[in-house]
Amino acid sequence: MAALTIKQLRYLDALARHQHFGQAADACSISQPALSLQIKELEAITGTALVERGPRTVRLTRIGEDFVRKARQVLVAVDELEDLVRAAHGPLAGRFRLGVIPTVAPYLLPSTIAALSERFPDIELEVRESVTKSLVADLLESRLDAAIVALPISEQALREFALFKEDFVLVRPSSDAEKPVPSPDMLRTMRLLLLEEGHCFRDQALSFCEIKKTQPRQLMEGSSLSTLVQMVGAGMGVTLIPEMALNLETRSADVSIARFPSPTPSRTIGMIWRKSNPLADHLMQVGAIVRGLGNRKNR
Amino acid sequence: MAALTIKQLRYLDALARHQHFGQAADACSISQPALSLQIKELEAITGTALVERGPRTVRLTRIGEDFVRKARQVLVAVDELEDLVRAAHGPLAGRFRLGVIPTVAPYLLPSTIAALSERFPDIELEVRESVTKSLVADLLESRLDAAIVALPISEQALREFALFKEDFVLVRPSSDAEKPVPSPDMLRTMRLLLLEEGHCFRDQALSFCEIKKTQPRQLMEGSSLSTLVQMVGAGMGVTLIPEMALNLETRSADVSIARFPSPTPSRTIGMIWRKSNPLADHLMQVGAIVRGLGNRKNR
DNA sequence: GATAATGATAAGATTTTCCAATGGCTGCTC
DNA sequence: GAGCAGCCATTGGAAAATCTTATCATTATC
Repeated sequence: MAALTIKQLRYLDALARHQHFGQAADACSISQPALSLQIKELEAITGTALVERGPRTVRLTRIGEDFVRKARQVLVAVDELEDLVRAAHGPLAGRFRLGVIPTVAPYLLPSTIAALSERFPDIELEVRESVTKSLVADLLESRLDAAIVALPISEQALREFALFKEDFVLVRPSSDAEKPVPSPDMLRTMRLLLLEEGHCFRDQALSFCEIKKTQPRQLMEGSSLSTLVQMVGAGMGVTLIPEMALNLETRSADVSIARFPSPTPSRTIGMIWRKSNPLADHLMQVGAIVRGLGNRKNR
Repeated sequence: MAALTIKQLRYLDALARHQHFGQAADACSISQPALSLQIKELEAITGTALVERGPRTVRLTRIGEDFVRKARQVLVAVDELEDLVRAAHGPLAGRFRLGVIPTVAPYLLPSTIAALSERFPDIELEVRESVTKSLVADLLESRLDAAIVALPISEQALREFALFKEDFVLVRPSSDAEKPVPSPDMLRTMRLLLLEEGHCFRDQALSFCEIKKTQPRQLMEGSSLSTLVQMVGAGMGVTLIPEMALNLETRSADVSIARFPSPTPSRTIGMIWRKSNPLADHLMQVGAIVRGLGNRKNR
């Protein structure tokens, strides 16, 4: 009986992801028949139907689900094996996939990319912007090498590396400039503009105002901090933004900003990666660089 | 650039184990050149010398060591993937590699093999007898599916499944039959025959007598319980044996046995396997069967 | 019912992988 | 130190695997 190959597992992973033979084949840079054959071979080896070919859809069978889950563990281990070789080859080189949450990305990424490219000339940076939940999933399945998020994450398999703390500041219409800085209690009665569901910064802001998630409440929602600030400028309410976003977002808006007295709301930004990632040493170097950039911006 | 294959990792694993191309090739059932080529290919892919070809020896390089360690993680995951398929195929079938410690094996194995073969007709049993430390290492690297040892093991990655408790009994020359049963303190002054270093039963016996490992002491050592009992019969001292060994070992020896009053020395025998092993359900069935056998013998 | 989408199948070319035989190096023996 | 034995690398050719292109079969959609 023929043996399992890594290739087959990669193909199956792609198929499970795309639920489509053609697209999965594209993702693997092979022809569709090649992928079909390998999947078929895999099913022959295991003696099990892993994929359910519906008339219009491709799905995994019950066993197929379990199989893919375990197969991904194999692929993660293989990736780490390759990283181990990379790590042995001196300074960080080759593909480096970094995830960043949207409320940090625009402010930190430009300088980060520049600094990393300078420090590691042979690096091939791939940056993905997404919410924490998705980044963590990608990390765990080795589709990312590291991610920059708000700590803590509390995921057993991930290492957390704190970068810097950033305060939240209040953004309100310029007409409010002279008014006293509202307390959390007062904030709760104002029209608070927030990011849409899924952004961690949304939850952090809500938490500061001691508003429970389930509490029904009329909030305006925006998809980016930039949008929020513009909405504030248009007099639609007030919002919180992290300090780092201050310069960029409030420059061209007719708003006033106010800092909260102690206890100042804040969050800790950090970098995370799989504990088992053999690139750990290099990742800490990257972290140290980003930490330097963050502290400068945050001042 | 070509990609890593599972085959290459298996070959490298074998090479690391045998430190010899020819023998490793044999172990993989391929010719020596085939293995040489794959190793060479692996080194080309990684761009690193993994193996150090000495004049008379084959060794791994520093990176090679790390690489093999990680590679074995991959192979374990692959094995578990295959087990997952097995588990889905109904009752336990195919190769089942069971390790047993030497102080349990002769008394439990015959009935166990019979019972398992009857319950799982398609099973291909492979039994290995070795000391706990070696069994645990084999389990962790997926060279065993399960092992029967004395609990606890306290290894993070292993699941422990208690089977039964067995008391220790004293074996002494038949001329001592009428003497009172010695206390641990008294035992310490007698010539105690023990298994050689490495057997867990040795440590358990020493522990009962409250003899510290480092304590210099003249002990006779035997390589099997059978030998120990024969030595007792020859008047060379006394020994402890687990209850299960009683019938078999004392039948043909001129010795008397004595049971200890409470607190009776004892140990718990259990089955262990990797927590991540997908065969868990089947393994628990196996455990339940062995438990039944053990309790019957132990009575 | 024609059409477009999708996966399976077929045929042929290419690449990979293997074995058997052989070569070259090293240390050992007499 | 010549011969020998052990061991890994190399070579050549055959067998197997894998891929691509082209084509077919099925089915939902209009």
